[in-house]
Amino acid sequence: MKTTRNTAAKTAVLEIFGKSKTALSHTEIQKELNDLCDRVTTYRILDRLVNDDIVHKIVNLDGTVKYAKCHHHAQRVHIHNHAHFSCEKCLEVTCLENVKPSYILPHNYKVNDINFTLSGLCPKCFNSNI
Amino acid sequence: MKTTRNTAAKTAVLEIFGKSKTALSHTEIQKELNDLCDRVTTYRILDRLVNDDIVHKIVNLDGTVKYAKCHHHAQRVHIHNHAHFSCEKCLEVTCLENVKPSYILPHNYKVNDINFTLSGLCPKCFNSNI
DNA sequence: AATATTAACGCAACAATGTTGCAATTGATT
DNA sequence: AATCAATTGCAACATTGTTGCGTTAATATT
Repeated sequence: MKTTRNTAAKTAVLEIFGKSKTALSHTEIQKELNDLCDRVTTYRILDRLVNDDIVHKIVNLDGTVKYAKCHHHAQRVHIHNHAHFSCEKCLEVTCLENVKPSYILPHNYKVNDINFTLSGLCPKCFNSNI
Repeated sequence: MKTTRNTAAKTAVLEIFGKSKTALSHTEIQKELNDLCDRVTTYRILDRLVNDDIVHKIVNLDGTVKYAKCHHHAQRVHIHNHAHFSCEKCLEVTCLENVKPSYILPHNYKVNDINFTLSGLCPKCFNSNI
């Protein structure tokens, strides 16, 4: 059985996620880490966190990838079916944990994963835009 | 006013889209073109087609980008709110034009674009998997 | 506390994807 | 046919992510 270790870098990454209210890209995390570790290491840490269901990966409409901490540890079936909102102005990506899409699929499709990302103006930018 | 021109490369790209039932990546299109034009040109053609609402861009869960022809020319409000299905086995991405997600959003969010992609097994692979 | 095991790391090198500037080409208009 | 500017090719670059391998260090074992 493969055991997972707590390293300085991993701890630092988790701390960054803890502080952040928005999803973060690899580059943002790397910057925040102030090059505490190599960028390859950061990639590998993120991979592990995703694999361990501690963090989930969000692919934006523009193709950029961000990561956010999971807030549903107790769930059995682990599927990230909540919506994500990507603001075109401030470029922040946030989880909308309570927004879940409902849809009707034709027969014989088996869904394993979902990406539901909305793009537009977040409340902050929406209001400052009036 | 900027006018758009019909070039050999653009015509060829449109022909490829016409023949294909699935969404295509830049690389796939380039291969299909048999290097009729430079890959940069293909990128620019795709950009223009997306801008002219002739083609829409689909970002997959794994971050790969594909393009598909639009089938709703008559619509006024042009938003690609239908689902896309990405098969984990055959790697094909298809439009599910009739599958549209319904969801309830908190106030003060303005949605301009949607990415709703489902990943799993398509009917073809689902059946051959039994 | 010392040692062993191996997960995790750093570094270098590579690969894929996408972008930009600029001179040359070519489609459309007059 | 001449003109205008949209489009192209090419070279160069940027970003993002991956891989191999020798080294380091976290955890378990003695």
